[in-house]
Amino acid sequence: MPHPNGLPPMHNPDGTPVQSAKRKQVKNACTNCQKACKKCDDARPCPRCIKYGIADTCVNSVRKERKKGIKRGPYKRRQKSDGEKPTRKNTSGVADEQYMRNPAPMPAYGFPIGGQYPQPSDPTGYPYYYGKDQVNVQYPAMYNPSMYHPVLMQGENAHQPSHHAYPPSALPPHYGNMVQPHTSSPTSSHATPPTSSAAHHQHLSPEPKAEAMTPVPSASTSSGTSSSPAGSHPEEEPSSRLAQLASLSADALTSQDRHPSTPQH
DNA sequence: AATATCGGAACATAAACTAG
DNA sequence: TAGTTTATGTTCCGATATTT
Repeated sequence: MPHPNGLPPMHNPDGTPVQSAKRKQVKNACTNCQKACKKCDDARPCPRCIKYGIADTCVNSVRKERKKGIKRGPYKRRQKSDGEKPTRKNTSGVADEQYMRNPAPMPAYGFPIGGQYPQPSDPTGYPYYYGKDQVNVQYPAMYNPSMYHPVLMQGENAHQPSHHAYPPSALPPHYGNMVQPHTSSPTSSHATPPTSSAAHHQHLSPEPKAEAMTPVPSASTSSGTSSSPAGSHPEEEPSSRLAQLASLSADALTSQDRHPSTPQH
């Protein structure tokens, strides 16, 4: 199947799918895609944001700096098999795979990376396959289609250092409070400070209902002890948890008896 | 049917480590 | 000090839930 846009075919001539390259990630997803856990693009605004009409809030997410000074134990050396030449980045399986990869990045779909593929002739828009979806990308005025790499946009959104650049009000309603970098979700059950992975699955979610829920005690007190009865931690004594649970249930029942009209959630 | 949510695997790479 | 190893942080697939 020839790729739309005249890109390399996604299938071999015999119909078998082209040996799928490893999943290629963009270096920096935009905040919107990041929060939605969806595929992004190097272009700004990215096709997904364009599709959803939130191009004006499509900005690179801010990456955390990696921790330094963490000591490690001694490394175990991998024994090399005979025929194997110890080339750079070749001894770990992961690296091996990585560096065996087709050096010319070939997008599985969509946007040509690095300018090696023909350009869409129409500078104002062209069909773009984003995952399974075809997106007819119309470039907004601020977007220069000749740029393949992250574009620093001029104006307010330029290098939005973090949290102030795009108020949620700039978003369509269905995005709710989606773009609120730094507002740690009150519902987050992560009492620990967000490591990236933790932060990741906080998902800084656009979910408005999240806002309505009971906040969890501040993460800064974290190191593992929450005072919330509901915030039972795995390390908490199981029997005491049971006791708490029983007592809570009893309370709930009795209070329901006393106030039968009180709506229960 | 379209869109949103989110768990978790895959990916990327900086930093610690080590052999030469 | 170049190359290797590993840990940390990010991206986004794909299953599921929710909304329209």
